[in-house]
Amino acid sequence: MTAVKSSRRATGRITLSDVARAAAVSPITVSRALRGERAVDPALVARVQEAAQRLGYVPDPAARALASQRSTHVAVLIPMLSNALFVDLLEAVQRELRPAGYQTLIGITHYDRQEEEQLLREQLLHRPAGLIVTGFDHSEGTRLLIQRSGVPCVHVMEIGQGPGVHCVGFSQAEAAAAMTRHLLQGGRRRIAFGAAQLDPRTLQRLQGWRQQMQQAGLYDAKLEWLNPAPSSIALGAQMFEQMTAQRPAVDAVFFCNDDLAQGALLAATRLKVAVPRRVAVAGFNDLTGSDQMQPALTTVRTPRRAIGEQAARMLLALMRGQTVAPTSVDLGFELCLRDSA
Amino acid sequence: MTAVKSSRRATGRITLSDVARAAAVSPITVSRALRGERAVDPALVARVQEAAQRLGYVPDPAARALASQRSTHVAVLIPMLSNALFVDLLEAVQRELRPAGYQTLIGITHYDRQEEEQLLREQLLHRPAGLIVTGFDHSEGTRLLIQRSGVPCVHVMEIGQGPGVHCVGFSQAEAAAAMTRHLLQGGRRRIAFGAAQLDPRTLQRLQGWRQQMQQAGLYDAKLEWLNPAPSSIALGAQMFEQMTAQRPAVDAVFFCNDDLAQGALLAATRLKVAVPRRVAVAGFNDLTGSDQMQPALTTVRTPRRAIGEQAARMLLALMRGQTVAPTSVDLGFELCLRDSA
DNA sequence: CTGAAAGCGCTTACAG
DNA sequence: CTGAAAGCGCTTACAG
Repeated sequence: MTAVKSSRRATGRITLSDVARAAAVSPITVSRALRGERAVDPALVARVQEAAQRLGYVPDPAARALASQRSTHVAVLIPMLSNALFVDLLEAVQRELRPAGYQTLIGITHYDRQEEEQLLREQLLHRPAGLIVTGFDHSEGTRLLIQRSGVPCVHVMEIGQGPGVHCVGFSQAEAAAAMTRHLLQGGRRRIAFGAAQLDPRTLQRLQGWRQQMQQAGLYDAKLEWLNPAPSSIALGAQMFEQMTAQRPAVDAVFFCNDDLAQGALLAATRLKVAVPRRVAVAGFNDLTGSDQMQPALTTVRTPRRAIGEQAARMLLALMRGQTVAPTSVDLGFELCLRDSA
Repeated sequence: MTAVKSSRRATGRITLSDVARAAAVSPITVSRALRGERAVDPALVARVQEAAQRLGYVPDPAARALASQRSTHVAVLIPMLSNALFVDLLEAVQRELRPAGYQTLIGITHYDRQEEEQLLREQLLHRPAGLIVTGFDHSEGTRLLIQRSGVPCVHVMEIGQGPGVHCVGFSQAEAAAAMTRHLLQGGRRRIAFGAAQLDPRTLQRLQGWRQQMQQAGLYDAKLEWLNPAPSSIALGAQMFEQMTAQRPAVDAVFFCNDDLAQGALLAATRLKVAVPRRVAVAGFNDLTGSDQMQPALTTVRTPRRAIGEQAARMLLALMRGQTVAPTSVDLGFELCLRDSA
C-alpha cells in the first residue's frame, strides 16, 4: 500500500527520494551513501544500497550535472577516425572509462586548430568531467579554454611539456630517429622521408629523420617529400611513383605513416621496383595489413592502445581529485623489422 | 552599473534570467523566443535575440535536459570502428547533426546483442533526443527499450521492415546477388563465398550469393567458406591460402568485405596464383586501398556516407515531431568493376 | 501573445 | 555522522 505521488510533471522515474523513503533516511544521506562521499554510517550505507538495488534506482545524469556543475561526460578530441591509429586509441579509452561510469564524447578536429577550439567550446557547455586531447599544438583560445575551465585534461600521443601538463605518449622524433638509424646501419645512404598531412607529430618525425641524416652527413633537402594532403594508400602509391621517377638514386624511403608505405609497396609491385633490393621501404605505426604486404612492411610499432588506457586511468585519478605523478608518461615504441627494409 | 546577483552557489554563467532582465521580458518569453516555440511577438523575439547575442548567452544543456526530459544527445550504436565502413557512416551522421545542435554519443557493440542492449540502457539514462542503430537484429530487450522509450529511432544499413520502422540503407542480399551474377556472366562456375564475422548483413549477402548459385544450378555447400572471426586483411590472406589448397577447382572467390579480398590478393601475389586468370577475386564495400591493389579489386560500392547523411536528416525531422514518408529509404549500390574479377 | 508559479532530480553549503 | 533548506537553470502546465 504505497501512496503514489502524482505530480503534474511526474516522469515515472525512480528518484533519490523514493530510495530515501524506502530506506527511511533523508535524500541527502542517500546521495552521500551512493557516491561513497564523506563518512556515512556503514549500516546506513548498506541499507541505502539495498533499497537502491531493490528499486532499480539509477541517478539522473542531467540532475546531477545541474546540481554539481559537472557531468559524467569525458570529451575526447582526436584529429580523424579514418586514421586507424585513433580508432585504437579511442577504443582503449572507452574500455577504461565506461566501466567507471563515464560517457565518451568524441570530437573530430580534422587536424584543424580552429575546428578543435570550436568543438571544445561546445563540449565545455556540457561541463565534461574530463578532457583528453591530442598533442600540444592548440590555438591560444583552446589553451585558455582548457586552463580556465579547470577541467582535468590529459594530452595524448606526445610527451614532455613541463610540469602541470599531464600527458601520455612517446617521443615521435626519437622513434623516427631510431628507424632512420636502422636504415643507415643497413647501408642505405640516400634515405628519403615521405610525409603527408604534415600535422605536428609528422613534423616531429621529420625532425628525427633530419637530425640523424645531418649527423651522418647525408642530409639533402631534396630527400624530403612532403605533401599536405591527407595520408592514404593511394597517395603513398602516387608519391612513390613520383619519387622513383624524379630521384632515381634514392635507396630507401621512410614514410611517416603505414598507409603511405603500403601504397608505396603496391606501386613498387606495379612498377617492378625491387623492394628492399633496390629501394628499402619503411613505415610508421604498424597498422593493420602491414604484416601482410609483399614484402612484409618494416615499421615502428606505436603503443596507442596502451596510451589510451593509461591516459584514461590518469584522467580517472585526476577527476577523483588525486595528484598524479609522474605527470608525463613515456610509453616508448618498438622497431618492427620485417622484410621491406 | 548592474547589480550583480551573488548567490552562495553562483556559477558565473550567463543565464536565461540575465537575458530576460536585459531584454525586459520574463524568462519564459526568452525561453520561447530562443527556441522559436509558439507564437511570440516578432518585436520581442528580435529584442531577446539581440540581448542573448550581446550577453553571449548559451543555454545550459543539463538544465534543459532536466526540465524538458530530453537532452541534445543522439545515441549512435554501431558494431565496430575498425571497420572503415562505420567510420564513414559516423562522420556523415556527425556532419549533419552537429550544425543542428546535437551531440553524438557513440556506442560500440562489438557485434554483440547483449552489449548493444547494455549500451542502449546506459544511453537512455541520458534521455537522448534521438537514436541511430545498425540493422534490425536486436535482442528482445533492445527492441522493447527502443519502443517504450518513445525516442525517435532510425535504423541504418538495411531496409524493409514494414511500416512504423524508420530505416535508410540498401538490400545487402541484392547487392551480393548482383556481384554473383557478374561473376557468372564472366563465365565463372565454381564461385566460392568467403565470409568472416558472420554478422546479420554478412549472412544476407551469403543468401544473395546462394540464391543466384542455386538458380544457376551451381550451388555447392563446399563453396561456402565461413569464419566467425573478425574480418581482417590477415584473415583474408589465410582464407585464400586454405581455399586454393583445399578447393583447387574454385575459379572465383567473392568475399563479404574488402579487407578479406585485399588480403586474398596479397596472398595470391605471394603464392603466385594468377588473378583473375586462374581465380577471380571480388570484394564488398569498396574500402580505401582497394583501387590500389594488384590487380585493382572489383567490388560493390556501398553508399554509407549517403546513408549516414539521410539517416541523420530523417532523425532530425522525427525529433522535430514531423511525420516522415517514406519510412524506408533504399539508397542502392553500384558494381565497381576493376581488374580482379 | 505573455507571465507567475511550480517543478525536473539532484547536490552544495550550512547547521547541529 | 545526519538533515532541512536552498539552489543549479531551465521548461511545463495553467491562467489570463
